[in-house]
Amino acid sequence: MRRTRDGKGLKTFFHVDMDAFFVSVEELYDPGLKGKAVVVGGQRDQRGVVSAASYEARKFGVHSAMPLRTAAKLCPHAIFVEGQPARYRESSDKVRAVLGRFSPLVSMASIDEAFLDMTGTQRLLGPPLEAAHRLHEAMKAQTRLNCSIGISASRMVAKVSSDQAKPNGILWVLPGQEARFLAPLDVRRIPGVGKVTEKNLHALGIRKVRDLERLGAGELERRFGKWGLALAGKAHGQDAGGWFDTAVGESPTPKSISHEHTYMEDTADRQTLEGSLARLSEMVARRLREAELHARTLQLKLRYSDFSTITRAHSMETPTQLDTEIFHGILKLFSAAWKAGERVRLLGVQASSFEEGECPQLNLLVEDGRERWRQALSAADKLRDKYGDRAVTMANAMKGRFREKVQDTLPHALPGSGRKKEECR
DNA sequence: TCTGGGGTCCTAGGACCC
DNA sequence: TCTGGGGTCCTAGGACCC
Repeated sequence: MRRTRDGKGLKTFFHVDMDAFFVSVEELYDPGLKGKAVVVGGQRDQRGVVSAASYEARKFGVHSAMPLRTAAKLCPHAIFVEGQPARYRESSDKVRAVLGRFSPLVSMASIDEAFLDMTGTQRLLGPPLEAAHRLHEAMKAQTRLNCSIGISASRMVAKVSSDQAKPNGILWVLPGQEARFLAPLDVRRIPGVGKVTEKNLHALGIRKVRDLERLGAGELERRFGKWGLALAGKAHGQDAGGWFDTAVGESPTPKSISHEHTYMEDTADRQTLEGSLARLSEMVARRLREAELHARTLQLKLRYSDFSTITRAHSMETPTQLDTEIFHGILKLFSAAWKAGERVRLLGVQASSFEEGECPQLNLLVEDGRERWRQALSAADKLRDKYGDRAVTMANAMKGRFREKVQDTLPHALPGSGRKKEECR
């Protein structure tokens, strides 16, 4: 660890969190939204939840993750807008660029928040509070967006303090004051404590962070396992476990890639369902190719009308990034799992267990066939970039009833799809 | 209230191997 | 015939985050 001048190895982290990010970006495109109750996520009568709500809408009890229809009841005069991911990504890139001028060690924790390791920037940028003010101003000037900044020697505490600083504020928790800062807060404020854990803690009479002290690390571990132990550390401001373990500045390769779809109305129509699976498989495969990843494990997600949800996974001998192989595997899982006739609310396709490159000992014929498929699909990706996702689609996505014909040209016609274990290992 | 979509991490049981 | 213990992989489910 790099040491500061006091020699204690003390670090300084910023947690920068954009205020009402999606709403603020929408306001850039439509200034008429400013000061109004705005809900981003979809139309008022749609299935779905609130992605972001303006502060005006929050006054009526609207908050993110709330069903859109509930938000509409609480705040009938709110303006509902669809999310526009491309806009948010663009703004997020600008945010990232600003942050990069304040530290070489930046980790985007999500589209609208980041950790900065500010250790050792004092000579250049001044003391933490001064640097934070400069960052705050630069952010406003260059993105026209407000942010809140938490400062601490602990990333976890920096995150909590940026939350306390909202909206549009800066909060510095001095080294050594972490536990005192956290003590009076609700346990729910600690990252990782959600609805369920909060309820469990309440049942034990623990409402504030300071109440965790009473139980002690041993008892917390006994009741909540490994996580309980981490929780005891968090109460004192330690960066224990989870996302706080990786160094700031690293961008790890993803662990999984997935797409899912919830129907406007539940359906038990096999052709519709298989068409969706084909489309989801393509989307996942495309992202795999873009990321130059090959997945060995496929997972199907199936949610029925009553919201009961199952997942079914299968691991393959050879990792893949091909639409056809993914769709084939997913279709098998679906056929085995779906209770035919049961109405389905959601379908999802996930790829995971990524491996570097492909199995090296595939025979040349197989390799050639796969390579040709890969090239063909890359070409399709380019068409989609140009003309949109609808331009190129496996026939299945449109017409499930012609499945048999389509399959003639797909998986089993693909050289090597029936390959044996010995060819590879 | 009637519950999105994209992720990460953890737990737990069973298979399988030594 | 009854039965060890550790390690790893796989699968299913669930909590949590934004």
